[in-house]
Amino acid sequence: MAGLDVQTGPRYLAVRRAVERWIRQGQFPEGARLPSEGELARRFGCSRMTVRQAIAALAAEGLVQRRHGVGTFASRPRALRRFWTVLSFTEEMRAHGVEVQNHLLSVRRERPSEAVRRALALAPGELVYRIRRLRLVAGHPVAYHVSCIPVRICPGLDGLDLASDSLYRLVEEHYGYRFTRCERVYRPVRATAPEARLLEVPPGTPLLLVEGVAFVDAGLPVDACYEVYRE
Amino acid sequence: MAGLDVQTGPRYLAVRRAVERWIRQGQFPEGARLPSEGELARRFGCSRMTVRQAIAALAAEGLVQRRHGVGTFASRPRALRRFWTVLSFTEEMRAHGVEVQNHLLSVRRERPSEAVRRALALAPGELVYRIRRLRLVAGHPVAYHVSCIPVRICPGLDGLDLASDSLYRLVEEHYGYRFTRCERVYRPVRATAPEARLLEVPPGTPLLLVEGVAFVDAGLPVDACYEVYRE
DNA sequence: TAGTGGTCTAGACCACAAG
DNA sequence: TTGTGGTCTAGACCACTAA
Repeated sequence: MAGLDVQTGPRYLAVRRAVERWIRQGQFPEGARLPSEGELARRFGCSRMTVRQAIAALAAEGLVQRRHGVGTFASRPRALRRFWTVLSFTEEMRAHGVEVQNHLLSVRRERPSEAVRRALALAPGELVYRIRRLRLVAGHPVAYHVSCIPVRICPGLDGLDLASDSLYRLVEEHYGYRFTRCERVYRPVRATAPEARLLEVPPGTPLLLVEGVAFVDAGLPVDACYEVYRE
Repeated sequence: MAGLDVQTGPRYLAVRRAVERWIRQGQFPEGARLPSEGELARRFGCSRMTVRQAIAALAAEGLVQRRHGVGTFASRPRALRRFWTVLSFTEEMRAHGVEVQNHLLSVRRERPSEAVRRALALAPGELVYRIRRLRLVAGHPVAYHVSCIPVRICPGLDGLDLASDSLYRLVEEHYGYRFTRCERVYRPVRATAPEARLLEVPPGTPLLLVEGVAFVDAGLPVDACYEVYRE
C-alpha cells in the first residue's frame, strides 16, 4: 500500500529502498520535491526518526538533497567523479566536505630540471614557475606539492592568489585553458629530511609519491607536478 | 565536567567535538575502545540518540569504528589513502562503505593487442588473460574494466574466483607479488556502442577513460588495464 | 503564519560478541 | 549471561523558508 518491501530487515532500509525506487524509476525526477518526512512516516506507518534515518542515507549517497525549511528533493547519484578530480586536489577534498588549506611555501621563476624540461617539452633555456605548497587538513599537513608551469604559457601566474584557490581553476580562468588529460605515476617512497620536516613525520616514513603531467585541450603539457602524501 | 564545549550550537556537535578532541589529542589512541554510548550519554548529560548522532558523524569520517556487540574504537583519520587504492577499485569502494559487485563478463586467453604487448613487455606470441568486468554499485553499472595479465606470470588465473574478489588481491595472494607502482592516464572519451550498452547510457555519452599499467616489486609490469567510468 | 527539516528525549526491544 | 551497538517509538520544541 505504501510501497514498502516485502523483504525482511530493518524498517529504515525498506523505506530507503522504496524512496530510492521512486527516484530511480522517475516517479520523482531530478529536482522534484519528495513528500515531507511527516507525510512519509504516515505513509510507511513508522516514526519520523525512522524516515529520517532512511533519508539521511540517501542524502549521504547524493540521491536526495535536503533544504532546511523547504523540503527534500530528488537529485542525481553522484557516481564516481573522484577520478576526474584527480586533476584538482583542492576541489576533490572540498567535494568530500573536507576543508583544505593550501599553504604557499614559495613561488619562483626557475630554470627547470631536465626531467621537467622533457615532461613539458620546453625549449632550451625556457623558465618555469615552481610552486611549492603544503596541503593542510584540520591544521595538519597531509601533502607536499610542487608544480612547474611554463612562464611562457602562464605569464604573471606568480601574481595571482595561489594560496586560497585551486591552482588548476586559476589557470583555467585566467588563461582560458581547460585541463582534459593527465598522466600520473604512483609509487611508494621514503620521506627525505626536508619532506619529513614539512609533513611532520620521522625521516624515512613511507609516503606515496605521485608524479605527473597535466595537459590542456590541445594536448599541450601545462603542469609537471610532484607530490608526496602522508599515510 | 564531562568535557562539553562552552560553544553554542547543537548538542550532538558539542559531543562530537569533545570525542574528536579525545582522539586527536591521544587520550584514546588508535584501537582503544571508547566508552559505550550509554556511558557517553550519561557523561554528557544527553540522550543516547544524541550520542549516536555524534558518533555516526565520526564514523563516517573514519575517526572511529563501530563494531556491533563489541564497542566503538578510535581509528586514524584516513587522510588520503585514496591514491593508494587507485590500485584496487573494489577495495577503495568498500573502504567508502559502497557495495561493489564485480560482474565477470569474460576471461579468455588471447593474443594481446600491440599496445598491450608493448605495455607488458611481452615476447612475440606470448598470450595474456583478458578479463572483462562490469562494476556495479547498487545494481547499476558504473564502470567497464578490461585487464590484461600475462599467462606466463599468472598461470591458471582463469580458474580463480574473479567475480567475487579484488583482482589485485587475488594476484598478490596466489602468486606472491605485491603491487607497488602504477601508471595511469586519465582522459575524457565518448561511449562507443558496446560501452554504451554495457553502461546503460546513450552512445556518445562522455565517459572517463583510465588506461594504465600496474607493476609489482621488481618493476615487472603485470596488468595492463583499460576502464571507462560513467558520469 | 504554516509547513518544512533540525534537534532532542526517555524510554524500549533486538542482534551480536564474548566470557 | 552480560554488555555492546542497532533499531524504533511518539512525542516535543526549534530554526528556517516562503507565502
